[in-house]
Order: sequence, then C-alpha cells, then structure tokens
Amino acid sequence: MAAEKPPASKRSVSPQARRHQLIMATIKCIAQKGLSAVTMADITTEAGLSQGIVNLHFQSKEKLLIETLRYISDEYRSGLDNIFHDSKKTTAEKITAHIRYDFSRTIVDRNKLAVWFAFWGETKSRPTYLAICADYMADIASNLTQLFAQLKTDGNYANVDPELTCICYTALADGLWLDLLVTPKGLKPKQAYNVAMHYLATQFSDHFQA
Amino acid sequence: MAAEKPPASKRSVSPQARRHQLIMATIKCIAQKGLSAVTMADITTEAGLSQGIVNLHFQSKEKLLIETLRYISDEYRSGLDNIFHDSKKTTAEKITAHIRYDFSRTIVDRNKLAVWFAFWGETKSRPTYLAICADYMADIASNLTQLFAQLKTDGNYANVDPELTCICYTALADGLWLDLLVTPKGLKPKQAYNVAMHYLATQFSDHFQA
DNA sequence: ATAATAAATGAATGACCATTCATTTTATGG
DNA sequence: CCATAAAATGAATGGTCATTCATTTATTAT
Repeated sequence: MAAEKPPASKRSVSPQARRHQLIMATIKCIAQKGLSAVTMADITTEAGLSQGIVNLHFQSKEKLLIETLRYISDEYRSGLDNIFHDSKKTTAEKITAHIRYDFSRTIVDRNKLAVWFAFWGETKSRPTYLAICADYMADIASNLTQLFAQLKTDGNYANVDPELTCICYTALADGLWLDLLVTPKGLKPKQAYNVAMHYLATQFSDHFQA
Repeated sequence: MAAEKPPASKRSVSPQARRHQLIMATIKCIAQKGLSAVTMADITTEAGLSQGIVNLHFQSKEKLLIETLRYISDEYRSGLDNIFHDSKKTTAEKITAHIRYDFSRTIVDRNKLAVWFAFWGETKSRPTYLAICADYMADIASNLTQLFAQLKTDGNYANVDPELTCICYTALADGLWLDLLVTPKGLKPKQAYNVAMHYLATQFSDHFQA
C-alpha cells in the first residue's frame, strides 16, 4: 500500500486526475450558471460521471468549491513565482513578463475570471474564501513590490514609491479583469495589457512604453 | 381610485416605502450571507415582516434581486450625474468631486460593495444583471471621458488620451473597491482615494497632487 | 359606524437538491 | 484465474426553501 507509488497505473484514472477533472467541470459550470445556481448534478453531468462522485472524492459540495478556488489561486500564483525566480531575467524583464502573464490566455479566460469574481463576491460572508484569497494576494504583492523597489534603484527613479505602485498596479489589473469579464464586447486582452503598460510607463518612463 | 394621489397617507407605509425597506434588507443579507446563500426567510426576518411579503411586492425572489441591483446602480449613477451637471464647478473640480464621491462613505460601504461584487460575479450567466451593469457603466464612462477631454484642452495636456485615462481610472477604482471589500484590515478608503489621485496626477500634473 | 378594499400574514405545498449507501464494476495481488 | 479491495454508480432519502393562498388586519369611503 505504502510500498510503491502508482507505477503507470492501469486504473482508468488516478484519484488525483479525477479530482482535477471535477475541478475543471466546476469551473465551467460556475461560469455557465453562476456560483449561486450550480448544482452537483450540473457538475457531475459536465464531467460525464455519476451523482455520488463528488462526495466520494471531496466529501461535500462546499469542499469541492474551496478546492476549486484553491486551484485557480495556486495556478495563478505559481505562474508568477516562476517569473519572479527566473534568474535569466532582469528586473525590468520580470516586470514585463508579469504583466504579459496577467493578460495572457491562461489567465484572461472568461470561465476562470467568472470563477474569481464569483468567489470574491462571497468573501465577506465566507472566511475560508477570504483566507485563500488574502494569502496569495499578500504573497504576490510582496514579490512585485520588491521588483519595483529594485527597478527604482537600478533606474534612479527618485519619485517612485514601490508600495504605492504595487497597490495601484494590482488594483488596475483587478479592474481590467472585471472589464474583460463584464464587457467582453468592449475591452480586449491586448488593450487591457496596453492600459496596464500605460500606467507602468508613467512610473518607469525609461523602461516601459505606453 | 385614480382621482387623487395618496395625500399624506395614514397607511403604515406606502408600497414604495415597503419595497425600499425590502431592498435595504436584501443588501444587508447579501453582505452577511452571500448571494448564493440568502433565503427569502433571511430577508423577511431582517425586514421584520412576514414570509409572503416579497412575493406580494416583487412577485419573486429573482425580481427582488434585480431591483436591488438596479437600486445600487441608480444610486451610484445619480450621485455622479449631479456632479457632472453641477454648473458651479469647473472641469477639474468635477473630476475631484467624482473621485471623492467614488471613495466616500455612501459608496465605500462594505455592505454595498459586497452586493456589487456578488452581482458582478454572476453577470456571465445572467444577461439581466449584465444589462443593468453595462448600462450604467457606459453612461458614466461617457461623462468622465468628456471631462478628461475638456481638461486636456483647458490645461494643454498634449499627451493625454482621454479615453485611455477613463478606462484606466475606472478599472483602478473598481480594483480599489475590491481591495476595500476583500482586505478591510489593509487598505482604508482614504488611502484608496490617494492611490486614485496618484494616478490622475500622472496625467494632469498641474491640476492634481499625488 | 359599516362596508369595501387593500395590505399583510404564515401555515401548507411541492419542487429541488445535496448526501447516503447498497450494489455493481473495475483493477490488482497471489 | 480467483479473491480482495478500490472506485464508481444511481436510486432513495430527507432537508431546505420559494411560492401560494385562505385568513386576518388595517385603512379609507360612505
């Protein structure tokens, strides 16, 4: 049992894969029906599995929802961590990569955006959701502030306040995501990226172009 | 019946007042329990009224929710309209008033913020919610872009793109609201106001101080 | 006062839905 | 190939909740 890890298991799929499959179905269903209307039946049907499967793998609907939030949080955070720890990039390149990532296809996916905002809308009443969100936010803010502080030094930007710039950029990105979710006919990802760049150019004019 | 309008009616409260009372209770309940968990019983108890009252005044739960969204949309929009049409203010003063308003107690109320984000999180799956949001957003963007264009002319800001500045400011404000909702221990309304001003100062440096 | 009308109540109804669990299917070790 | 265990199924269960409506209460007109 503990003797060997699944060596190319022939079982249809591993429990871990099944959990992942269910999380994917959940994202799709929340986007389609809204967090307040998704049912277990919606999710299991979307996944092409039976009624009881969620309780088997996640114990309850609530736990599945929490794991879904954790999944998209972790996905986002780890993408940014890779950029932050990429020793081949300069500070300015890391910042550029960060913004590119923020408006890349992986992140600016309307299904996932719908999930983000669905959970954010419930954070006031659900401490668990809040804790997951606050956790990854603090982490990313810390990294980004560091990058801005570094560029301030490197580029002799006496007037830049790295913390302020981080708060402003982060809020801007959140707001642009909201725009992308709510008015898909209006703003496009490429434009959203340009808006973000426009702001950074006001702070680091020698490194970024509006 | 149609002969005279209610002349200081002695009825406990008018139907209109009762509807308002129920909308207020709904805002409070959504903030407390989240959109996905509020029940009719929660709302009617909060309002101190009976079970059936919502169906009497709004026909259904869904219609009450829509009216609630419409209420906060209209409240926000009308506040900004007053500022925009205030002939005693200069363009710069109107912009300042707009931002002050965006981060005033009336707007930055965590109960109302929770309601905004609760509905935004569902817009992808509910066309009616989307329509209400898109409507007031377009309206406000149009006014604000006009103000920025005017200030560009008045202040000789050759490099300012009024539309871009409007998109950027609007997204920034949305993101700051999210911060105020999600991390109330972190950002305070006054700071959020300062962040917004910091951005405007990058565009109109002779008129605004960071 | 009294009748007529409108507003409000809250117990009863029925639909919906998360969860359970006895049964079936599938995989693995001997 | 059989026995054992793990995974998956889906019908049945019970709880929750929006909605209804017969009844009660309050208001106005006569």
